[in-house]
Amino acid sequence: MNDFDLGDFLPYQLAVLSERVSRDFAQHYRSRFGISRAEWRIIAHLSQANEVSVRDIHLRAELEKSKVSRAAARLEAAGYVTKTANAQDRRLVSLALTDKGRALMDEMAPIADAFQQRAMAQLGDDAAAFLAGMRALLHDPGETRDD
Amino acid sequence: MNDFDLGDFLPYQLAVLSERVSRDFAQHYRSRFGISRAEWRIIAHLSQANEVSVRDIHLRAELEKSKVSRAAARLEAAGYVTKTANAQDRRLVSLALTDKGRALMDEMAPIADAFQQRAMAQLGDDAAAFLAGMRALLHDPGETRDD
DNA sequence: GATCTATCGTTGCAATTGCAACGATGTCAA
DNA sequence: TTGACATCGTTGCAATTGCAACGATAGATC
Repeated sequence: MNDFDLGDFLPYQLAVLSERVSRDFAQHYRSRFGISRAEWRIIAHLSQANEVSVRDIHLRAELEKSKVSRAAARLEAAGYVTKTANAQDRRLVSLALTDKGRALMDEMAPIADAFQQRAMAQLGDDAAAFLAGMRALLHDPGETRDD
Repeated sequence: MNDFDLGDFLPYQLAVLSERVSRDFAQHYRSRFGISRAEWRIIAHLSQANEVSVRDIHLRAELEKSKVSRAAARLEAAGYVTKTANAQDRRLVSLALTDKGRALMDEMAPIADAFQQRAMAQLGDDAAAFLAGMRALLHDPGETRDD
């Protein structure tokens, strides 16, 4: 016998919570806008910065680079994103939102904000500490290998 | 333009954190014990309760029921788990750890505990509030559909 | 400049996945 | 009892995924 307690085990609880939250949120855009989770994540990412490479998203969004590559290809085909060779380093592909992509993001932003509001309400007094904890876990070195 | 901020957006940050944490932790059991994430989750789940159905795990661990079914079949083939028809309701399959399964869990528990310890240390003062927040998000009704 | 090594994004391919059936079982009302 | 309907776990199948190449480019060393 051992004293392991699943109820407090971070990787497990985090995975359950994350999956549930992402699934719930995906209901708001999946069928309505016809984009997948990875595609949403890329669009959201691009809305925050001007020029982003596949690698940037791969590392920051914790998405397989092949997944990013294929999702970006789909988004380009749908007219939401442009892919251009980076002038400084021609190995890099610069991803950027088109006008259509920005319009999509503008339409999704209020939905995301509303969702966020509800989550914050659920957190109540713990909200600030929860976000602080998440940042601590995200930005601390930990033992994450970076490729 | 909109005011959406990805840096605080819960579904996104939670997904990134969860993926990173689960991947890091998986390094400790994946190659060593030859089990997948889903398989680990099922074993951990079974270690906490005597008799569990596929459906129980599907709902509580937020895993597709087909994923649970297949992972359970692999675990049975590997000798870690038994599958028996529930006597009260013969539609249900009761999953339970074998001695070999319990031995495996006893071997993994200290590893999990050590990982948990390190995560708690990273959280520092925010630890209690973070766990409380996680519970709030997990157990509140939210808008989760249950199938 | 030539060579060696590292990095980037894409792609082939096998493995995994999600979803929609399906058969088996249970429930409930007529 | 029967019939209609719901639930459980499995499985077929198409789609997605992860991983390991690969070509192209960059950087470093000589």
